[in-house]
Amino acid sequence: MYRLTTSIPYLLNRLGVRMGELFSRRLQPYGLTLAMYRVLASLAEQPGQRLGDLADMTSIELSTMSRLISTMVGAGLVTRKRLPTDDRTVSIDLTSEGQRLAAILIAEAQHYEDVAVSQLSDADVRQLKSLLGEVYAATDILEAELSTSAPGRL
Amino acid sequence: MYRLTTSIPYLLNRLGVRMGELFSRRLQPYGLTLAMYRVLASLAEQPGQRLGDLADMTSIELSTMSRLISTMVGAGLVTRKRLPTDDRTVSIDLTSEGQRLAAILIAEAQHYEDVAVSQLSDADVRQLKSLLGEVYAATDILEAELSTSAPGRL
DNA sequence: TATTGTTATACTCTATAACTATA
DNA sequence: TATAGTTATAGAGTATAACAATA
Repeated sequence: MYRLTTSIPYLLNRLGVRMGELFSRRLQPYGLTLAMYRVLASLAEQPGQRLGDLADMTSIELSTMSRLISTMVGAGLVTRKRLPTDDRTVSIDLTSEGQRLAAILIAEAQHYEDVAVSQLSDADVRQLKSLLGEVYAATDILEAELSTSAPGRL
Repeated sequence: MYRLTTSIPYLLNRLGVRMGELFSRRLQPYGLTLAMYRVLASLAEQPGQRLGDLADMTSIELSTMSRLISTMVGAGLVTRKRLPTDDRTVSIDLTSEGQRLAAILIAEAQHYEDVAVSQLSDADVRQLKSLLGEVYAATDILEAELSTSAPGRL
């Protein structure tokens, strides 16, 4: 019998909300939100992303991202410039201040994750990440099903 | 070297957002939000919860829950009544319509999860759930650290 | 005094769509 | 026509605090 509290979406949401809340408190002294942290960390990993890439990467909706980047440009954390090769497209980059903050916060995030998994073996941590990736890949099947089967017909 | 895109919070968020979006589309024909589904499914599993229990269970903030329950009472899905034993406390229960919807949606959720994990062995699924639970338990250590160590001092 | 829940406010996010500019 | 991004709006969420009622 299926129970909410042992379902994968429930467990994901519960852990994600909890970890997000705790890390958000870490970000508060820097005047940053979790979304801003994700943008900084994403750009530190992959500089010069387009707005749409950044939205996909961070699971933040495109129009939200557009406004968020405006805020972050105003705060001196990132730059936004049109591409010479395609004038529809913008390229987002870290400023030096953005890089400085990103380095600090990524170190905090690493420590934070280390503590969170301190009761697990390295093999378990690898397994967890691998399984999360595999389920994510399988969501494409779910999406395909959505378009073929009507709701209530399951 | 720590990378955002292989970090646990990132992978959790990415998968959680994705699964949430897809399941939300399933709920749309019923006029329900994901939060409402969680309340219905939580009450189906554990009837007669207090408002605070329900908020903890579903990771929905208490004041949000209070308003959400008002909406759901109005929609005829749940009832809210004060406890005779403690007049501060309210007990939330499913109406028969709420029970009917909950049964349908839980069946949908089960199918949905089955598809999402269809590429995984049963052992892997159990392992995933177990690891998510273990990391959740370890977040108490994170919370304790928050009160003792100052930000930036990691 | 502490607990439980309600209400109010400001801010943020999502979903959606309309719009601009460019390809 | 399709793509990339911006802007606007409605609805819902969070965070926070003030508040009422009860224990």
